[in-house]
Amino acid sequence: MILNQDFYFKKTDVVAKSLLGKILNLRLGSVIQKARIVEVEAYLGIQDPACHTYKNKRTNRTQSMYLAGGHSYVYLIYGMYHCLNVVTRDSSHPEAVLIRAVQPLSAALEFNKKKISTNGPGKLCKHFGINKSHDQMQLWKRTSPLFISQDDFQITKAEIVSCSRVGVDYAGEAAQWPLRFYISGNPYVSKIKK
DNA sequence: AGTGAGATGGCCT
DNA sequence: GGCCATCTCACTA
Repeated sequence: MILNQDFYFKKTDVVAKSLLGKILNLRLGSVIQKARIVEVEAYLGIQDPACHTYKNKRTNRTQSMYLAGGHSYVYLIYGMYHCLNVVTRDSSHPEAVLIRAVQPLSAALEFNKKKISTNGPGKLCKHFGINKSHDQMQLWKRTSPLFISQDDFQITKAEIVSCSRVGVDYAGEAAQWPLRFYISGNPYVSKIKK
């Protein structure tokens, strides 16, 4: 069952937690690759020093975050990795959820000969071949190259671990905000260096 | 096991 | 010129 656009209009931390256990679908012609979302981070827009749209900073890159909830936001980081985000709320709240790790539900793609894992935001994009062409996709539409659905899989609140976000030490106090969420005990959750 | 450097491009002062 | 919502590899021990 595909998630409708309303799903993405709730508060960003709520959307983030709700995305845990949902299914990321990548369409490649007639084939659809599936993976379960197991780790996410919330980025709270204009009031969040760790967010690209902090203080309403509108750049070429962040245009996607000003779209309505349910669009994708893909950007290049460190010159070589892509990160996949899900935009939340409306255009006056440029907020998003970073997909940090997924559990593959389909066989590896043909081009993925090096068996790249999916336990990190850069790695999962490489695994699926996600790049700038997957920016601004409509995740609530089954016809999109990228969309999100759900199945019978359920998690309880007790299975959700909350902690601080990764790689945002520059953000001062906000670096401590408990906006990283993952499914307790899931082996595909990213390993953090510290 | 733990540390450190390098890759590499877009966006920033 | 410097920093980044990252990751891999090489080096120490």
